[in-house]
Amino acid sequence: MVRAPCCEKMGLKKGPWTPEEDQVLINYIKLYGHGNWRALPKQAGLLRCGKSCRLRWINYLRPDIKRGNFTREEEDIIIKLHEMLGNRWSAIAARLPGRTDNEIKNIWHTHLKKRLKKQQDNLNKRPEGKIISSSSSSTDLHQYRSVVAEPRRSE
DNA sequence: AAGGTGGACAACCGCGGCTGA
DNA sequence: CTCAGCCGCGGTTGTCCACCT
Repeated sequence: MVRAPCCEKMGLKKGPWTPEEDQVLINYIKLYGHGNWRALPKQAGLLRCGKSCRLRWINYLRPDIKRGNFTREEEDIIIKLHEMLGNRWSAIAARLPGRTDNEIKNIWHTHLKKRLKKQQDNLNKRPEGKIISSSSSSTDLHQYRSVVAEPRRSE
């Protein structure tokens, strides 16, 4: 299957979004929603490809996005979810309201990976350290499962 | 004070699944 | 049943900024 490149090199813009572009996208989606990402930029008058618009909206402009630092609790949830789901960032994001897969992925690659490594190093240093599964207590697991149990994909 | 380095985050690329014709 | 197009996802890259030497 041969696929046309996303931004068919038709003079479409790439790179960082300007506040003006953001505003155009927000206004358009407020008015008409985002039925068809591919058609959206044309209709909204944006020189971007649909993919780029979608990404910008999902990761940055959506009104329900919780911006700012991750709490320790959120980080723990991410670590546990990652243990179970692996690199299924969107699945993890679905369980953390207001957080995006991109954001979670970034956080993972920047500090959680290091934090985990540190924890495991500490575990390994302990003599007779029983390495169960690098997971935490059963109550934690229980709590976590209740979180995992309800995916919320409805957009 | 200037240059180097690493962290944080936004954005892009390409693949694969899903769906409708 | 097959094919083409769209969407979503995960991996990766680029850029900016803060901190360190």
